[in-house]
This record gives sequence, C-alpha cells and structure tokens, in this order.
Amino acid sequence: MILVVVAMNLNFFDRCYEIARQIPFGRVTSYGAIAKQLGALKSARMVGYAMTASHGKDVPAHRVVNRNGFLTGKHHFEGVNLMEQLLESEGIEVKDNQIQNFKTIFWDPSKEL
DNA sequence: TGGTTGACTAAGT
DNA sequence: CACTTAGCCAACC
Repeated sequence: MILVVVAMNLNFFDRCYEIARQIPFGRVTSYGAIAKQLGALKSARMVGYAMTASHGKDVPAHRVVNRNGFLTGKHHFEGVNLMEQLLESEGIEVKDNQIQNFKTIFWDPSKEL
C-alpha cells in the first residue's frame, strides 16, 4: 500500500472547497451550512478559516457568508468592495455589508447537493 | 512548544 | 435582549 494518501479522505479544508465550488451562480450559503454538510457543524470556524486559505484556488469564497448574510470576510479580499462587487455581478443585492433576500437565495448543500 | 487567534454558531446567563 | 461560554482545529508567534 504505497498510496495511502489516495485512500485518505480529503482534508477538512479541501472538503470545504469541494462544497463551496458547487455553489450555484447567484446563490450563497453559510459557513455553518458547509460545516454541517461535512458532518462537523461545530467546525464552522474551520470553514471560514479554509476560505482564508482558499486564495489561488477555484473557490467562490465570496458566495460564503455567515448565517446572517453579513459579509464578514470582505476584508480578506483585495479591497473592501471586491466581495460585494462579485456578489452584485451575480445579481445578488448587497447593502450595508449584508446580503439582501439572503433567505431566498440561500443555497443549502445538505438539501440541494 | 504552548498559548492566542479567528471569514462561525448555538446555547446559556 | 446583550453578553458570555463552549466546541472546533489549523496557523501563527
């Protein structure tokens, strides 16, 4: 068994990326929802942390916000407006750091994946 | 190498 | 209803 790594499940971070990558265009989800899908509801923090390390990867981190729809991670993007702009370019309305109609465009990975 | 920190959240006081 | 505690765990100092 040389390739133990192959059989190894993806790391927590990588799993976060896998989920985040599947968020549909124009939809958003929360850290907690992703964590829940990973079977680690109480590890929502790690999801957010994973997003911090998601730079350079194919992860639409801007579609992931906290459970209130607030853009708590906007300061981790290049410029405080980038995250907001990306969302708005997808038809998502953002006001005062909060996603409007969050409940409506919320994408629940545990239900729609 | 141990303590602090953080893009979170739910439950308790 | 505002504030605190607890759980999670990698990165950083």
